[in-house]
Amino acid sequence: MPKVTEEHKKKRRREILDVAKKVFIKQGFQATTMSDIVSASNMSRGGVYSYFSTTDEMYKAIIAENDQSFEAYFQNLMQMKSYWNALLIYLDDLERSAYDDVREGFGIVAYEYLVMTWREKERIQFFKDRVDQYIKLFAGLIESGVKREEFHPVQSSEAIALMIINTNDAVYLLSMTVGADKARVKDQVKSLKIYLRYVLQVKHIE
Amino acid sequence: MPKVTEEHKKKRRREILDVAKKVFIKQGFQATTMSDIVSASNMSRGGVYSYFSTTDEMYKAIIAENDQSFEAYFQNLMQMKSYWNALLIYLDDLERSAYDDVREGFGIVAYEYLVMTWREKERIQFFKDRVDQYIKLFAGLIESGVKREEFHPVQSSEAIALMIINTNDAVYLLSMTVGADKARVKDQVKSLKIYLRYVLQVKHIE
DNA sequence: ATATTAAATGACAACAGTGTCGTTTTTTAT
DNA sequence: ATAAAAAACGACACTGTTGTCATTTAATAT
Repeated sequence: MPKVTEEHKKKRRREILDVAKKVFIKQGFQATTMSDIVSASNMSRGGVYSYFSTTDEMYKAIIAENDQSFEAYFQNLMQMKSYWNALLIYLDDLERSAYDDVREGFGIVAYEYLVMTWREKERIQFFKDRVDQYIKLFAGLIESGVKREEFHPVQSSEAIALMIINTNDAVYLLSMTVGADKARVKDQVKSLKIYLRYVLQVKHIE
Repeated sequence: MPKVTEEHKKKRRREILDVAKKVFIKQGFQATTMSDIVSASNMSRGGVYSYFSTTDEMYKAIIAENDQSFEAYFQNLMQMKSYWNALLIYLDDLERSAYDDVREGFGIVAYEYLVMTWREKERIQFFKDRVDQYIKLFAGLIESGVKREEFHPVQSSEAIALMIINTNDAVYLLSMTVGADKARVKDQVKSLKIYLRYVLQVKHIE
């Protein structure tokens, strides 16, 4: 084909990213070759290469989309009347997804990428930015709660935010590798709740 | 050379493992080829192959040694009069090593391996066993504390143990990728202390 | 000293994955 | 219809890695 609409190109790009995401999740980032994605797509080698010339580019595109949709989900949480309730719902969702669909999610791919590539200096900024972005979200929620006098934290919002993120990560990682039961997801979420209720000094609970 | 003592073979094996460990830490597990290790060693390709035929075997050997030395360290902790103090020392060590030598440690390689290989069914048992092993250590410490009426936990020892392990992991992982400061190691350790003091209901503190 | 044994060597064939590029195909404009 | 443009194709040369094996070398036994 030839001189084609922008729309068509966007669609092609989408198709490739969808295929790539599936393949990444199924067999891991590093184990995925360009050839794998070419085979899984219904395009030719050259065709795929004209959109993305490395799996790394694909990863970056997918993770950006993922982060964006997490932000949307998070904005939704922020609409709630009670920020504590928002946190509880977040924790519920975490628990549920650890049981239900961790293994179908892109999360593990993100870990794999992180753990595999942190040695390359030029990527460190990328990771730092992502950490900041996520800290900002949760710290923002906490500070909003403080303004409304729902929370009276005994630690900095950032420290608490990071604890949430870290526990989230740990729960996901372990669930994926040894299963949600063995990872004691329920217990871990409960532990985080215990910690949060204490450090946030939550008023008007539940 | 030829028909050589067991001792000599052990030494050779050691040499190879030492080299492999260095290379793994420097460039990551997956990025390390047999050829890399051959070059880094002062043996020939065939020589190395006669001891280990994959990097996977090397990894398994190294991680076993690592786990063993962690157990030794832990047994040491268990000798202390106060189990709470033992935990505090453990947390101190965690904090210190996150600042000082995370990047020289084998920990990140272990993550990489975990995250890269969990899809292979036959490895899941390996991971499960390791998790159990570590839970057992910490849960054991907690239970000893209970027997001595130092602790009066409000959660199961295993759940608490896992929270320690998870935080440990998260702190290491983040420290390595974005640095100990950005990972707010001090804060995270403090958070864990807060959590522990509450769930363990520690008596005779410090 | 010499023979025996096996440890160690390194060249090599086989394989997997990459990136390119001349060719084909299809769309749009005329 | 036809021409022009570029999207898509896929064969291919290239590179890096692996595992092997005939050969060399050195330790031990006699």
